[in-house]
Amino acid sequence: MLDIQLIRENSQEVVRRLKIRNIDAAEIVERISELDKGRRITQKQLDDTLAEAKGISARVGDLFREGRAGEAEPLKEQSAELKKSSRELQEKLDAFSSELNELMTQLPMLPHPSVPGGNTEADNQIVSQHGTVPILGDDALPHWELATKYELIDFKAGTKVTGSGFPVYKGKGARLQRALVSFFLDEAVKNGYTEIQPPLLVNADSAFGTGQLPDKDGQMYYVGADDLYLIPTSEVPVTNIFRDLILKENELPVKCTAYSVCFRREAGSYGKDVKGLNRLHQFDKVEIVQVTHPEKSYEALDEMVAYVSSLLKKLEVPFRVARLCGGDLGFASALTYDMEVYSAAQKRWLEVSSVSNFETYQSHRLKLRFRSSTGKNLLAHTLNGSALALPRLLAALLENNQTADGIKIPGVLRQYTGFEAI
RNA sequence: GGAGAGGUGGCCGAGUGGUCUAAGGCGCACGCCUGGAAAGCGUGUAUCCGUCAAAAGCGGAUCAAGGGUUCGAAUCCCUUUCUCUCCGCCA
Repeated sequence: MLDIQLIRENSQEVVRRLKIRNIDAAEIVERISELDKGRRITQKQLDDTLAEAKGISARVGDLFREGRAGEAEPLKEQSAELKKSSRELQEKLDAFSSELNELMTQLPMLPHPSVPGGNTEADNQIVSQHGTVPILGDDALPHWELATKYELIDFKAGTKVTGSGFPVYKGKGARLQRALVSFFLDEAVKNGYTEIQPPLLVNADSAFGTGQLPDKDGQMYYVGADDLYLIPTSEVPVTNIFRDLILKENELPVKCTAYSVCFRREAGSYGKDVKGLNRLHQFDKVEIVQVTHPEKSYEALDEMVAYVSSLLKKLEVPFRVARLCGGDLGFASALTYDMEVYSAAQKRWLEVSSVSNFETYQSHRLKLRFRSSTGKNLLAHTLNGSALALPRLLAALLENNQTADGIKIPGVLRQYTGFEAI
């Protein structure tokens, strides 16, 4: 959620910056300003009315104590009047607040000044590229064929047991998954992140806090019987640990990492995008989350991108970093870097990580604050990134490292897999 | 799932209709005292909204959440929720 103060003071600036997202917010911002004004006027009227009623009650109390109850009658009537008007004012106030709130939740985060304009993935800026793109022979296999050939993944079994997008990993395939998770968690802990095991289902408040609701309602699996959502990423439960907290300034930055299974409905996806491991309904991911001082969040963002890069370098995978354009930027994010690995048999770049700074957008909803050295309670900044999502990375590892004799396992993973090749 | 007991400030805990503007304690901060520290003494110590250029001040809200009764609710009533104890089920 944006800060209402910002709209109050500089609504033009808000409209201008939202244009980078290709959103024309002029009308909605105008309406928000009106509602905000109306709400404040009504609040004042209500407060004054309540104050008067309070005074009368006190006088009634005094009269009763002095045994002059009879004299209280006219005051009681006056109080009834005030009660009536305060009730009306309260309703008016609630109406202002709820519409205001609704409109505020419709506005996405303002893009950071460095965010380029543009509509789609094609407009994202490639910031850097690392490693060498391998040239495979004509007989190179895509990962879904390798997975079948070496009995690493049983897509058909998954379809039978659940449906498409729910693969069954087995043998060395399963072991490789576990190895990657262990490697990522160990690396994160070495880099100062605290390991967390979060719940995999969350309530609506949590889904709202990090911005999944109401914007991405249809993308989450919903468990109606208990009114809970399966998490699309551990960002949701981990960040919500800090909901409604006021941290001490010296507790910042908070750095957490979590492995979790992630569930996404991915409604509307089709074609080559969903082939093999490219897009799944269930997948494994290690996430890193930071809560920082507002002045330190972009430093933290760079650090997180550098950290994720270091993982990909250790795994010897070619990758590139893209700065998302306004049209591709997530609802709650001010600035996002996507990390894409090269999948040599598919000859495609696949997103394996998305590292974002949400500034105060999430913390506003979460009421996540810290007590600053000036004694004021300020909203903290929140950030998160995948470090990393497994399936597409696995696809690249299998494809890029295939040889006539089998598939080589990167050196850093061997202590976790217990084997050097598949 | 069934029965019962509860939810009060950072924490413990008093408070069953009107000076609650929430006692008292612990913790924390600052000051005094001290060679320094502890102890002791003193002062202060929630959040949100509004008003204000801002701060102070002032007004309002908040005793799990929502609704109700009443001139007046932490206190009485209803609903929801969470915690604890016992029973049942169970990895």
